[in-house]
Amino acid sequence: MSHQTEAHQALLSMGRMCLEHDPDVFRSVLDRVGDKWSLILIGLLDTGSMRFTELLRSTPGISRRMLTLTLRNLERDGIVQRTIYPEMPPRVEYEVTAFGHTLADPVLGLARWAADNQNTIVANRRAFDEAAGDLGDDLD
Amino acid sequence: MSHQTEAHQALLSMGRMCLEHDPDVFRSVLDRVGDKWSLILIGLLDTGSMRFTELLRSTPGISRRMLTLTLRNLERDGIVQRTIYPEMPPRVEYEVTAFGHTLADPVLGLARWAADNQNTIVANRRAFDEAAGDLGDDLD
DNA sequence: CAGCATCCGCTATGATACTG
DNA sequence: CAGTATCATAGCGGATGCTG
Repeated sequence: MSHQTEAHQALLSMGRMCLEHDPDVFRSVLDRVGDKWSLILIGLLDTGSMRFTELLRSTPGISRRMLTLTLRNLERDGIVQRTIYPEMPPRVEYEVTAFGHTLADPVLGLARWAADNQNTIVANRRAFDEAAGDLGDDLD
Repeated sequence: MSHQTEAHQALLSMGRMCLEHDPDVFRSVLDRVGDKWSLILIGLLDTGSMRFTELLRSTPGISRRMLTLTLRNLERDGIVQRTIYPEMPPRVEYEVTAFGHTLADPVLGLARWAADNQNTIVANRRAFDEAAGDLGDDLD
């Protein structure tokens, strides 16, 4: 138990982290970066500030509603900053805060893992499904 | 703009990763580690193999249904391995695979960030909500 | 013990239309 | 342009009871 890697040692505490810290807060933080759009938006905004419609165009599939909600949640958590320029037509700029930027590294690690391993996962899933099919669908 | 950290540079590509890689696969991978129980179960199982009921007891709030489903998904992705011992009463052991273990580091980073910053997040949220309250509830 | 089947409610997300 | 309001829906997740 004393010669584990540091990463492993730290990971040991992950189960505990999930359980011993305020579980609700912990979950809500994970939910934030785990939801459907936050990760992409953080990645996009980390390259520089962007406007609402710009984000809308840069995020295929997102609706205005979800863009608004996700941005609001990110702002509420202090991860992005929203700046309104009272002009006509109105202009609103979004950017990642310094605090939000500290989230970049961990999020990047996960995103990279996902990108690096998506082929393996697809293969694993196919293998699993075929094995299940062999057992379940004996005929016909 | 030219003296960004490496992490930042790498992060620049995250937006692209999300958009240019197979978006469905990318999302499904993120959904896996982002769902309600996977992270906790991976953390728990990474400390060693465990049985079904053991996991059930160690994961407050989870239902048998969700434990089964989450474990199945994790198994399908090749992240955990399920071993059945045909005894009486039946015994089933779950453990993290080598592949699943590679997920430990990135997941750890995120978990640690969440643990380290949950106080900040709570404070940010409160500040945001109060500010919103000041604006929205002028009177009454 | 280790699951699976069923029912069911809630929340996340989407579509659409309207506003300052 | 940058949202808000409303409605509809799909899937997640919980409760419960049954089975090998």
